[in-house]
Amino acid sequence: MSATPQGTLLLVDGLSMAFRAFFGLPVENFSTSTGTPTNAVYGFTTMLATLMRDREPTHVAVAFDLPGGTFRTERLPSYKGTRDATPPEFEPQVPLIREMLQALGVASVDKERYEADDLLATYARLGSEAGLRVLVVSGDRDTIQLVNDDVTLLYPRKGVSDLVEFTPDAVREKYGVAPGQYPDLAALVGETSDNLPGVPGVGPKTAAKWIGVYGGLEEILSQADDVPGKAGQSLRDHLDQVRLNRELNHLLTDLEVPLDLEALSYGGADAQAIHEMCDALQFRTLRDRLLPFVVGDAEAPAESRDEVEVVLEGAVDAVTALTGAVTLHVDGRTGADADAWAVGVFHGGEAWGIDLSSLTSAEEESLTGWLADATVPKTLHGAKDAWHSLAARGIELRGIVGDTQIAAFLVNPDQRGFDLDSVLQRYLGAVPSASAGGDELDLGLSTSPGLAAGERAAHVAALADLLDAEVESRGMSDLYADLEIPLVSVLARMEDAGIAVDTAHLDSLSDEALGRAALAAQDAYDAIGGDQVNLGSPKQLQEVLFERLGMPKTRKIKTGYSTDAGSLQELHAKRPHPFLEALLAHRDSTKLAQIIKGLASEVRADGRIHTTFSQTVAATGRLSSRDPNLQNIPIRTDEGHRIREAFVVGAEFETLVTADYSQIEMRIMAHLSGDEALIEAFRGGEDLHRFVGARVFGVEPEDVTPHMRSQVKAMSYGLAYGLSSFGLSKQLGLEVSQAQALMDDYFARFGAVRDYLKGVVAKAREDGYTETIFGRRRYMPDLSSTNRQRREIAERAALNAPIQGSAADLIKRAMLGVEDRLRDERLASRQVLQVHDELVVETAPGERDAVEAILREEMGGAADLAVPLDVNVGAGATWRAAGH
DNA sequence: ATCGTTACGTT
DNA sequence: GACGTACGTAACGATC
Repeated sequence: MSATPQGTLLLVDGLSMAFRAFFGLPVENFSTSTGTPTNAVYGFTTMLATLMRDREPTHVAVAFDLPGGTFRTERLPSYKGTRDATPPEFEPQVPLIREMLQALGVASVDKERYEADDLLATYARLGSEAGLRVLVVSGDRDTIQLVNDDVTLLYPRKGVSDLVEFTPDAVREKYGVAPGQYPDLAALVGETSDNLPGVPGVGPKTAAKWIGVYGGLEEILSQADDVPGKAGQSLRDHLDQVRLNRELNHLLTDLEVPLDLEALSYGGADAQAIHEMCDALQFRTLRDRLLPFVVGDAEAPAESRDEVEVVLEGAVDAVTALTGAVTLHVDGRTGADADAWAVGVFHGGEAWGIDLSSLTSAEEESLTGWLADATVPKTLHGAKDAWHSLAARGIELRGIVGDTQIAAFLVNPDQRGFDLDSVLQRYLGAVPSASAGGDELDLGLSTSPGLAAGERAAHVAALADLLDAEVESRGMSDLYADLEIPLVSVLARMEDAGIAVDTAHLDSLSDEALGRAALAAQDAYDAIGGDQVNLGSPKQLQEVLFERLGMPKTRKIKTGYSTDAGSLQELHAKRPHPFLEALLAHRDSTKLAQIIKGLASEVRADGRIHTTFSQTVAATGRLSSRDPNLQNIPIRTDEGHRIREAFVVGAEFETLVTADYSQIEMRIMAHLSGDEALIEAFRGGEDLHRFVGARVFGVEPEDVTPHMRSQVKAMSYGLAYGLSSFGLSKQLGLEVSQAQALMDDYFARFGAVRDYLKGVVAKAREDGYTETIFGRRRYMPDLSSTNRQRREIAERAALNAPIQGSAADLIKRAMLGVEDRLRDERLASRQVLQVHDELVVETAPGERDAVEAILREEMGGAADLAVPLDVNVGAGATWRAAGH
């Protein structure tokens, strides 16, 4: 035994452990939304991360078998011949595991014609010779022979989390032989998984006894004639087999290795790669378990790593310094941060942390002046949040010129996790942060709010330097500086304003919906003779529908068969049943009741709902709305309309005005495709769907029936989403061939649209990203995925992103224009909502006409396209009334 | 308490 | 076998 190990070498049999993980975790519980199975990747990575955390190896390698034969199959073609073909869900996970290893910074090794075990055996020898403690992780029993005082085998007992530790003593206890003699024993007993038969009638007990008596396999074979009993005869009949077994189960310890031991030395993980992998594989909890392996100096962009020393001064001193030093240097970068307790500023290599609770009024005035000074440029991370925190103290935040959260989003909008710590991790490597204190609630005991804010401000400044360059290199500087950044303040004011709610109306709607839900539930129970089912449980519904009622099976889902509205309607057409009707009615009513309850719970003390708009969620560039989501308030049904009656104009204001773009996405498609026929339709101001219907069906516009019009409408909208003939047929209730014919006719008339849609995907595949009219990019690596389903999903997204994204850019430009006009014309009216193609403004008394004009002009003039931008405007006391 | 799944509202 | 983008919310039920 080596006296003092210099470190630990962790050696893993990649495929063997991946297989254990695959069979240990149900594949149906582990796959991405696009259907890529991930159970083996997940289980394997979890196991490795746990081992690395607990054993803290200095050197790590994972060895893989390569496809194709080895010297063993050359010797004996049937070697391992009985193994079942690998399940199709397993194979694609192997390259993912190797990618994950690369992200983790773990060496993965392989060698043609040799098995992973031979590499493990060789590295185990090299490791122990170098004085390392060696841990071998494998589910292959052949590796037992590697165990000695320096080498321990971790063998999976069940799954991959339960590993049993084989030391020499443990091997002796379990098999009755020393580790070095295990191959002798295995040769006699045979190994079914390797398709190596043993001596019939000889099991581990007999084999171990013989090894004990004779000393080893060589001795047993040379004295075979003396071995007594029936087993002895059996041995004599199978001597050749035993010799072959022993030859094959010997692991080679003298391979020429692909990487020398030094190269296995562990240097930490790559933060960005970890994020990319976890994003791609949709791992949530695993991400946090992997990030600890990222070390500060691993692969971080060079220029960003200037050491930043945070100097915390007393609050009073800090403010004094702030008003002097910082305002004089407005040309350089100023990082800032603010929350409810503190303000942090970083400028010219120095950071200030200011605890707001300890300011004198004079100091607060000085600080407020600095924050509100629009000529002092400030960069924050999540500036809108800071704006709200300060606004709550009556402080206005102006001069926002950068937001590293938004910059990071623009650089790669498909990522998730744009909180400061995540973005710091991603772009600057691991950064110890005062705010990253682990799971415990930060009580501000270990660090002052000021210190944390100052530190964050410094980090933001460093991040901004890096991200500005990234944004610039992607051609999005204008989009960033002139659109997204100014929008921050607009959104902040909209959120601050909120929208007034008629809570009494909401309550009465809720009572109605709950009443209808109860009636429908009763109908449902009557229809099946009892209430032994929770109508809100898809699982229980499946039992009722497909087992108790023996209904025909619907669309297959993970947990059985779907009970969604579409499936239930199809079912009802095939096999009418009162339960189905009652269930659908119940769903409808409970959904409405749920929406109403959700809204009511969000009404604040001012009688208004203040949603939060996010600029960094929707990858296409749309805004998203949450707490509550005011962008999915029902509208299609009469009940939906009545919910919109609950959104009302506030006291002191006169009316709600809503303005929406008409067919914005079709217009953008006309512009982007340059299709003359489509452009002509929009320029002529005709009814679009009637015009298109006339062309597609070859009739005069006045002869387009409502049916034809609705078919064409569905198709037009579907095109921008990558709708297939199958999807169209399903939606229109046609045969696939009829739907296909409809699409063919469409493209015959609007050929440039087809060429554009095709071209946009081809270009995106080539460039790696899609682009909107205003240069917003979305990266689409999956366009060249070898997985068809994944690729096709990416193709539809690529088709849609420039259209949806350009529409998003347009309305954002319009919002900036509207805000400027309202300010410049000294109007008290204010924007309150945005719903993708619609703006809602609450108008002050006497301003309605001016506001309507502003909305028409700013929305209609948001861009100069090949087609006009039509805007519909309405006004009323409620959102519903305004929408008419 | 947390997570995945299903379902469903909008554009 | 799948087959229309982009989201946010809620309930259920399994799992910790």
